[in-house]
Amino acid sequence: MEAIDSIDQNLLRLLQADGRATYSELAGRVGLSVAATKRRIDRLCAAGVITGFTALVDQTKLGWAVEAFTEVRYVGTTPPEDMLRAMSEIPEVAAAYTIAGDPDVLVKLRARDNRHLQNVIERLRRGRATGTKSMIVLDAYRREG
Amino acid sequence: MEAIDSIDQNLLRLLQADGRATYSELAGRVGLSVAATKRRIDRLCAAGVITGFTALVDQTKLGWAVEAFTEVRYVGTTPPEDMLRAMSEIPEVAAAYTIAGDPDVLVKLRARDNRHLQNVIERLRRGRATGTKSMIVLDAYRREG
DNA sequence: TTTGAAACAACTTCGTT
DNA sequence: AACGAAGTTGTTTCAAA
Repeated sequence: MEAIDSIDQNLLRLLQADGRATYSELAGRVGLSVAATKRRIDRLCAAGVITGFTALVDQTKLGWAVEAFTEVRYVGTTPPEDMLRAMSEIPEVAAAYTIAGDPDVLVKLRARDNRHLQNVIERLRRGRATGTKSMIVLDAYRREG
Repeated sequence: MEAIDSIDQNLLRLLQADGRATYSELAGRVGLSVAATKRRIDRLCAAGVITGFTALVDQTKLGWAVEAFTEVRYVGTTPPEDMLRAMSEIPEVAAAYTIAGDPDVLVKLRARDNRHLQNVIERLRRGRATGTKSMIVLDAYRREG
């Protein structure tokens, strides 16, 4: 993979701030032609530096008001891949992270309300999980989005 | 705010999957004209359902290899807003969540390496924090991106 | 609210430097 | 690697239904 110079870093920053910015707008900001700008962005995508583009959606406005993190502990023999696979099969799981140490997995959840959250946590605990500890989010700061 | 129908939900899903999809492509997929499609998306943005568009960047490819979550506890009199503000001032903080119960804040961190992470955690602990517990991410599943 | 058409803007490719 | 030009495609607005 090619080295990432300051122009590339600028493009990444601009595209993180506005993923639908036009090539001509980006070109103007980084001081290159439209063609050169597109070439660099195509390269960043091909190299896997940019993994995609997405719309940021306010889940609260869609009626999913509850956000929570749950720590999950598993029986000692469970392979980490199995933990993540089990979590990925639960639709309310927004993300899951295997952890060095204790707990084994940290799961980010989205639910409509507390009753729904309780139901999700029940499903998390099925299988080889030995215990959970949940933290309900009251407020959040997010660097992007 | 207007009700969100199944066409809107489809548009949200399509834009989350590809934030740079063209209006004509989206129009074809939802079975509306380009003009009607644009109108709906403009409305979703204006209503705050769509809060923005962003490029998903693989931080590992930029040399930020370490991801961690840190639980932070504060002295009892600290207002939650102050906790989030303090966290937001640390560039390596990707997100911070105030929590009901114990701990007070859960912080998502990005660092170049373990030495850098240690330095970040030192900075987290300054101010009114009374204690931290860090969890280094080994592997992750993310529903989008 | 949707449509179709028209004017405008942006994208993408290609030959050149 | 970048540029500029040319052909293609997409965006945005507007009158009509």
